Amino acid sequence: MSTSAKPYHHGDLRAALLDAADSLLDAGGDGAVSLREAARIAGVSPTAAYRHFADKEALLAALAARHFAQFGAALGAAGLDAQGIAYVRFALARPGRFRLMFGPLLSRAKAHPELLAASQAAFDALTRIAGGREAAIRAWALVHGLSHLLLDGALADDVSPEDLLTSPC
Amino acid sequence: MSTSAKPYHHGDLRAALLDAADSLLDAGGDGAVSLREAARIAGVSPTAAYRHFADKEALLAALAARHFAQFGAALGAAGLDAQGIAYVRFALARPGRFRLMFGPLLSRAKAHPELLAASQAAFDALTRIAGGREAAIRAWALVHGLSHLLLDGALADDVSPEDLLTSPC
DNA sequence: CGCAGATGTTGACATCGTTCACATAAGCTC
DNA sequence: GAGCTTATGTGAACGATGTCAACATCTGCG
Repeated sequence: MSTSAKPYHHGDLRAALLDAADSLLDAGGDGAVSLREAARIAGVSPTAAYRHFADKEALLAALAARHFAQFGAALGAAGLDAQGIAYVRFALARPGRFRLMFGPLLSRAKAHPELLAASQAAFDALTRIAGGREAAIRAWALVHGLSHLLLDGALADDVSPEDLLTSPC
Repeated sequence: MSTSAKPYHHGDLRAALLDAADSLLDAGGDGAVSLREAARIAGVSPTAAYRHFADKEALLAALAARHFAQFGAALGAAGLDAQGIAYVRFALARPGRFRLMFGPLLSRAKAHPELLAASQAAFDALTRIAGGREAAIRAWALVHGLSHLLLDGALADDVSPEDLLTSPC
């Protein structure tokens, strides 16, 4: 058998760490991602992560970048109306990812070229599809704000994203 | 003199800790608030905080509640149009507070009656002023989303909240 | 005056991010 | 293939954090 007991080198630790961090993110939300725990899941010593990421922040940035790529692709496939709903649905289905992607880390994207590129690609796609500049930003802000408010439980439970987004503005 | 060297009891530690946490929040943003550091600033031992707050989360909840009260009052005073702009301005001027108040903590408000009451009071005021239910939510989502996007640097720097919010929708 | 409860302190533990020195594997050059 | 270089992983350690348990001190009420 090829995958025998504990080879000294992991094979693709970088991806394994990202996967581990991802599962932690989806399971425990924001602060639940720990470098050490991710390493533990990947079956590797805590410090091994530093061979692949400069920082914990770098790990998170790489993770966010990966999700931005998926996110952009998924949105691009949808029609304009459906897009807004898909946006909100994503936020509600994957709160951890959403908050990571659009949280404080995003404002530090300059320090992480990977994240910068991925996020700007997604943003460009969003604004391009929605037509005029101001209208695009307003539409985006609307779905983004709705996502956050729903996520944080600020709105009553009976509020339906579909109704809010399909009725005239 | 009355305020001589280091009385054993602080006087109003609870308020002092909140003030300290507040300064940390405004200075260093989200994760910069530490129980120990707040205690240090208040000139008190780390564990003293536990006489006034069950948890670090409880401290943050109390802080958020305090800010919700202020926030609601400030918005209530403004006119409807100015309100949206004031909302965004607040977010940009006090990112730490904004993120604390509307962040993941808010979804755990059920565990902190103080926060629950303060946030719902603010939310009620917001929805009441904006008139119809759906329209209110949409308006709120718009300013809220705009706040987040600006805060996270997702929008170009030349985007002006005023323009976005005063032009027709 | 004296006791009870509130308020602070000390010391400790587990966890975390991070660094440094070292070990091991993979791959290239001759 | 032998030997060196580089990439990758390990171990022990440091400082910081949240939190707990046991102890000290003050304040107010009888």
